[in-house]
Amino acid sequence: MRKLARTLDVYPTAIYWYVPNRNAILAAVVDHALHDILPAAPSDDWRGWLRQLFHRYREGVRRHPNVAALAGAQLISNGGMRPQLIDQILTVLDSAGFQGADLRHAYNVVIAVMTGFVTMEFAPQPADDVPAWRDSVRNTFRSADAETYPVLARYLPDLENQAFVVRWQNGVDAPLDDSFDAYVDVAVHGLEMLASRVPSTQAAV
Amino acid sequence: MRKLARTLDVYPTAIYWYVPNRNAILAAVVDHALHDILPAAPSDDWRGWLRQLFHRYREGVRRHPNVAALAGAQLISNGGMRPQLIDQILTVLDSAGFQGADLRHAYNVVIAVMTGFVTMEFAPQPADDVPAWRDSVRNTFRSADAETYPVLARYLPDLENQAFVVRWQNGVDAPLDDSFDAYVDVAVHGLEMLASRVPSTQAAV
DNA sequence: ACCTGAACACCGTTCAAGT
DNA sequence: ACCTGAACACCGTTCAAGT
Repeated sequence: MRKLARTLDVYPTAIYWYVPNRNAILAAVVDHALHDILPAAPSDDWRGWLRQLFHRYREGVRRHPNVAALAGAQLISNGGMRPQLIDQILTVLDSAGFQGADLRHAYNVVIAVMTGFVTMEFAPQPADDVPAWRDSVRNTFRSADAETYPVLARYLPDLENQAFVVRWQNGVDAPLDDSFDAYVDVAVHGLEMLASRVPSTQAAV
Repeated sequence: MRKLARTLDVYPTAIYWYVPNRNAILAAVVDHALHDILPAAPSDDWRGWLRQLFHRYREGVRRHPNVAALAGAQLISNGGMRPQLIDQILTVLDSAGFQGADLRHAYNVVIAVMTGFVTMEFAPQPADDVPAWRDSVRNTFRSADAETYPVLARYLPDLENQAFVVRWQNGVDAPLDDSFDAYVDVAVHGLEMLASRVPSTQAAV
């Protein structure tokens, strides 16, 4: 708040004339970062529509990386997700054949998939002493005993800074584009399987 | 730190004799919460092993919900994920046939899946004025125009407090067990598809 | 209507001083 | 070796006072 006030050239307390509290600002920030992630009107290609949604969410966060931890890990940020987004996702899943409790589950899967990878990918670094922390991460894994952790030791060169946990930068400096593509493939194929076993489709069999 | 010191009946500054800073404690907390999530020695049933991993991670977070936002959305928490966990996941994916870059992608998918749903499910509520916030969420969706958002309006009774975004409690008070099961099914089937298209298996065709 | 300015009740962390 | 105690540089938020 104080920093924001400084950039606005007012006293910190002036902000409270326009906004009830800090959380309201955070929700508005999330809303702004995600305001244009919704794909064009849902077609009958629900797989393609979901793929677009996942990629557009990632683009929104990539443009405003500080919202990652907010949108993916804080309930306040729900205020930043518009009813239209929810309605469209439900519409698309409904068109995919999901109904009742199955639709709810599919919806929860979609939201979790949408936020999951990206929240981790753009997770903020520790604020202070970044170089020391980076070295300690590198060291933990490089000094990990090759006999105790043989597979890790073998793949370490491929993983360093390109794999979750085994990295010291986040998606801003070291994006995981290809892994994200694989992730979206996994989710869409998994949802396809889920759609194929809902009652309506089973009745058609 | 000050609250922790109070429960330890020491001055806040005494803590710094044992620990370099707050982040080190947070990493240790994550480590403790997740220390026993690793399934028994990897068998050849990599699907079953991954299912267990996902469920045990959720159990760990369910027992210590405050680590959700840490483990899923902050890079410091990487220090709380043990090399053994990484090595085992890589071992299992290797046994599933993943190699090279594909193994890295599968690994990233597994970590993202493991943390994604659960981070959102146990996302902390806003600290202050919980009832006011809860009413505002409820109101946002109940007053959402049924003509503008027809599908949302229709499914709202099924969704309220049981679906991401459309809720005012987190997994501590309103767990999403069935949706999580669907999520794990989606992930495992998706990974199965991914495994079936890696080079080694294509060569066998 | 909109902002200042003082004040309150907090933070994490340092460093010298005690025992 | 381990803790106290003062101090520093921060927070978000309130409320009365100004214009």
